[in-house]
Amino acid sequence: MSKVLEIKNVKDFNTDHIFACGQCFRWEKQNDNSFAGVAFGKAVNISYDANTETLRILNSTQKDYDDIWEDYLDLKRDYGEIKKEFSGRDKILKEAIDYGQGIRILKQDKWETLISFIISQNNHIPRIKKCIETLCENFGQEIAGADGKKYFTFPSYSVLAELEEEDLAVCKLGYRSKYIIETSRAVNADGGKKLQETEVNDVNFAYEYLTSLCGVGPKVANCIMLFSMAKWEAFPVDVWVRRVMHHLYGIDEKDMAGMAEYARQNFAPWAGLAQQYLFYYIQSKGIKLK
DNA sequence: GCCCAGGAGAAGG
DNA sequence: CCTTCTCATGGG
Repeated sequence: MSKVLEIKNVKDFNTDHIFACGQCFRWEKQNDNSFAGVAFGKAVNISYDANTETLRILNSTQKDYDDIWEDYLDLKRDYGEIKKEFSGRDKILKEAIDYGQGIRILKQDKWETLISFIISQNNHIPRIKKCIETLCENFGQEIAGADGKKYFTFPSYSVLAELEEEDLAVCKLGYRSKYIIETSRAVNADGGKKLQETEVNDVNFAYEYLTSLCGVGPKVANCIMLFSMAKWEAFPVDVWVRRVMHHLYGIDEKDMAGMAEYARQNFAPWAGLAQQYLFYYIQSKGIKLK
């Protein structure tokens, strides 16, 4: 009953790199090596065969591919050209690219990305995933996946805006519960209009709006712009990127502005992608540079 | 027990 | 403007 869509001639693609590089939190690797997850209200399994350069999406339709997955997986972009340019410019980046060659920057739902990265602050990735899953199970809608398992959509801002802080206690969000309630109410107040507009406006407009929301600072705002709006000028600086920029690029550990400036000058116009190669490289190797 | 995590807000200087 | 403190939680 579940359809399998096959997309041929897909290059620079690796599901482990894409779904485990810290940009998304709702994809889980299955026994058959596919990744199961939910995005834009659809539960699918995604797998990739490098030998035949074939992408397979289980439980999807051609219409969903056209409407959702092609943009979500950023399949229209030629990463090969960018990687070639980067590798010629920068030896450190070249090594990071060799390690995470199949990374692609997803174009995720703005609202889900906003809340997910509020949850991410001062938190570990496995626990972030658990918090988000619990949030979806409690306040999202149940949908069917390809494997008969239960999946849940990400809860809408109109639903979360109606909650009180104690309703979120089940999610173990700590002090972040307050941020989520306040931000949900702020977004719900104008029906998500401004959040929607951030995508078509420049980085300054998006940054100003996002950081006006409770629980959104410079780092989270940059993650939202990069992972849900394809604003690749964004260069999120977290503790891992700080370590990279300090120990591998020699920038003062506290000089966040200097790190952003270095990225602008040396990684443009794809600073966000460079950041993701570096993050995945340093983080998944477990290198503690400090 | 201690330290840390894809940080941000508040308080104090 | 800057720096430091505090904020829950669970895994290592």
